[in-house]
Amino acid sequence: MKQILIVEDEKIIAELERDYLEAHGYKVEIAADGDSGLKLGMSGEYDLIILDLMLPRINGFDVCRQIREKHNVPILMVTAKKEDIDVIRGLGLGADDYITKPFKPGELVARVKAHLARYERLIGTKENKEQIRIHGLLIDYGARRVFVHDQEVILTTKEFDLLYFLALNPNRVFSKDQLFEKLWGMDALGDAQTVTVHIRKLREKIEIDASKSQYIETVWGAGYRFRL
Amino acid sequence: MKQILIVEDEKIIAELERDYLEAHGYKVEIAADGDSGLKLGMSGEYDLIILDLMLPRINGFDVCRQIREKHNVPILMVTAKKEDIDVIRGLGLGADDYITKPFKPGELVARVKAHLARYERLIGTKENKEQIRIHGLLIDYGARRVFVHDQEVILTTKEFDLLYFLALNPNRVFSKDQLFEKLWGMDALGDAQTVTVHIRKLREKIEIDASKSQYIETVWGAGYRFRL
DNA sequence: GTTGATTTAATAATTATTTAATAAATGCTT
DNA sequence: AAGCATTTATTAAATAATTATTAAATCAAC
Repeated sequence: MKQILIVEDEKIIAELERDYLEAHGYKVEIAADGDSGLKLGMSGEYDLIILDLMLPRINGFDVCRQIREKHNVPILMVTAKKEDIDVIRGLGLGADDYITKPFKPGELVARVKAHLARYERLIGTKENKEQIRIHGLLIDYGARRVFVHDQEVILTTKEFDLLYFLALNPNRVFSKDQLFEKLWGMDALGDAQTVTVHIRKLREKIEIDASKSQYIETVWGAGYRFRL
Repeated sequence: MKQILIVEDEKIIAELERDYLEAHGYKVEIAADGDSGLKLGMSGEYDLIILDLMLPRINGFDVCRQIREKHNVPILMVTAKKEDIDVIRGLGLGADDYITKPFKPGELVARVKAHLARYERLIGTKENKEQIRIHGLLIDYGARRVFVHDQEVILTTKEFDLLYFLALNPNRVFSKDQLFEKLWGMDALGDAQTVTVHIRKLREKIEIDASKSQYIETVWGAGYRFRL
């Protein structure tokens, strides 16, 4: 679940925003002044920050600039005056979007959603997809079931995790060590060789012809890649 | 220099935009309909795309969606009606920003600048560019794939590393020893002659005519250089 | 305890990399 | 401009590294 930080001194507005965002499935926290907003924002715990320009103690400009120096988190600036927008933009603070009060709550939610989507697209911290369909393959994450051309294949836990992770990041190469760390946990003790064996079994089950894999490609010297 | 594509059927507007952007140091090309806009946009040669919603042949929605499926390039949507913006946002096409006609040219430039800056912040850190495109060459780092004029060529690990490193630092000459140290590690034991052989194989694969290299130049007595 | 999943280990198969030897090209000296 | 020294290109063979496969051992769930 995505975490959002609202930095806003007007309690009524902050809570209104929070309610709307929570209704759309986000986890929200509120900071009531620039000081605490900066402190929380710098923690790096949030996926997006909504930042009011006019704040007690430290103003929105400086909060934005300082957070931006350290983190790439999307920042949405909220201003009372439309004219401010050009000024802010001109300052090049690194805010990602600007929205003027009063705004329709739906608009805020739409922008939040759009920015989170873009950020995911660019950075690749993907949220779990419920279903993935590629070519003849259907991976149902909730049910943990996999179908190849409408024919169910039974996978073990590790096989499923492996397939799901690769399919979630298609076309990207992951080394055996990366896969091992991703799926077994970084402190797991063991050999990346086990990845090889699981890939082998997985292919046996989902590939028509194991010798020329259509889904999972071997990238020699680099790792494996799910072909899109 | 950043390349911008304007997809806009109204010639007057397109040229106005172009003039302003060129005055700010951008290289601009114009596509006058959805068809050619899509084709150019899909080439991946541009750093940003300005896309009008109403277009002949293929509308802006579909152009945006299709480009977005393949590329992460920032897309700015231009609409005539302010009311459209919420509709577009709701569709989740993956556009990065929205601007309504008529707009002050300064505003367009400011947004273009802001989006390019954000994009660089997130992606274009020279240390690990996700994709490099030069002339007909596309190097996809994450997928570890290389295309020459949309034709994939299969490279080995060392060949890929070599090409990627050189392309990341175009126009700069590296001696064989420097390359060996960079790619093999400073404590690697071995001969820089192996670099020569890898360059040879790399050229064989990516150069049209191996005798007159278009990508990797030999600088006699100094080393190799990726020609920009 | 039995079953099935996972890991380890050993070996085979495949592919990449390096070495080495020779040819070709370039620059320098006279 | 010819000849020599140096650097780079080319090629093939030898070596090294990586991945695939298989079977047996270990582990975990029921």
